[in-house]
Amino acid sequence: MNKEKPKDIKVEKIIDLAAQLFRKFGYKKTTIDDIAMAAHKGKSSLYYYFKNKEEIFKAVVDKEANILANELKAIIDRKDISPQEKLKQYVLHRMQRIQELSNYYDALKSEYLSHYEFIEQIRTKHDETELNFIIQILDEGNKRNVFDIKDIYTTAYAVAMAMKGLEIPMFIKNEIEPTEEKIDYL
Amino acid sequence: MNKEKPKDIKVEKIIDLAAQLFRKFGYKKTTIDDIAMAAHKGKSSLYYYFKNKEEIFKAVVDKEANILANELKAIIDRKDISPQEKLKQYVLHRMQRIQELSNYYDALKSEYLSHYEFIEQIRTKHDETELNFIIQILDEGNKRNVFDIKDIYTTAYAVAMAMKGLEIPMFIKNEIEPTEEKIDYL
DNA sequence: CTTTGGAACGATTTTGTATTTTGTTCAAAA
DNA sequence: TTTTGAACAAAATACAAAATCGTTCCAAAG
Repeated sequence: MNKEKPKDIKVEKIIDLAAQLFRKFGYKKTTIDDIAMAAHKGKSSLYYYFKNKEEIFKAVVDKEANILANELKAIIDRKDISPQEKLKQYVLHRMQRIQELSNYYDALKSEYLSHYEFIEQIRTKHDETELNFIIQILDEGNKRNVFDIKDIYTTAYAVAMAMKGLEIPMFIKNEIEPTEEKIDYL
Repeated sequence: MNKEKPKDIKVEKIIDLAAQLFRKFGYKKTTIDDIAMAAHKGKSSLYYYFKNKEEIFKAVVDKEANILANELKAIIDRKDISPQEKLKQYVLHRMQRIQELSNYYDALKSEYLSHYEFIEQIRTKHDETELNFIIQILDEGNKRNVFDIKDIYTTAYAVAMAMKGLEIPMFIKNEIEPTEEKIDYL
């Protein structure tokens, strides 16, 4: 199990290369040829590894989603900070990182990609994961008696909503301070 | 002061006609000719009342914005309900009505119109007005000792953010119930 | 048996160009 | 003061030709 197959390594390489290109040019402007050339292959060779272009993009987004999920899970698992601080760190980290992982971010937001069905799946899964993360934090806070929240699910929903609302002004200004204050009040 | 000038009446008529057309076809697909014909005029006649097409649209959006602002102000001024109920009614009414006033709504949301500078002005003014309304409600709640909010401004900001976050799922599903629950918790 | 890439195909996109529509101005009429 | 038709530049549209792109197929290289 600890020996990666050479094929998997190549696949990872292609995904990373593709990620760079998608980041620079977006989904549509990035051609199979571009990715193939970056990988020093003929474009038809890519079809040995991936079913089609969509699958490549899906792999890229999946990878970024996992990176973010792992980072956020690391915050949740920390034993050295209070649930308040944890919630704050969670939101802060999510807000910063999600814009750096731009392929994932585009998949969630882009008007243009919204026709594709797999984008909707990603969005749904993202919302679900996020909700669960927040619920976990709130739950821990309740058990430690630092929070007193009657309906955890609804509150988590509210926090998730507030984060979505935050994304818009975040794009324009670079103010993260209001975020910090806001979290302190919840 | 109570006698409207005939010119103003005509202008109002044109605005209402234009509003209908913009609602049906959108800003781009609605031509000056369309509006002029609806008003039984030659298209060059419109330039006697308005500087250009943008000004007509601006007038339409301004009117809808005022309608909404007045309705929301009416809620705020009610003496028969608690601040909690007021906040709830405010959010509910805003969410429902803003989609019916589709020209205003489009002006705030549309990707396509976002190049125009006057759209940005409308957006800014809208956010400001909204923030002030919420602050008013929270302030009243504080004075009546039904709320205990330390930093009213930040909390109002959070509520406004949450509303923006709500707009997205509102488009897809027709669930307003989570909203109601959410407000109860704040 | 795994991996590669050249050739070919249909579909979509792009490009260049001719044509029409649209926003706006203006002088004159009502 | 209000309305309009004529005129015009800029923008949108239409359409055919050419290029690009995603994908398949298959032979061949390793």
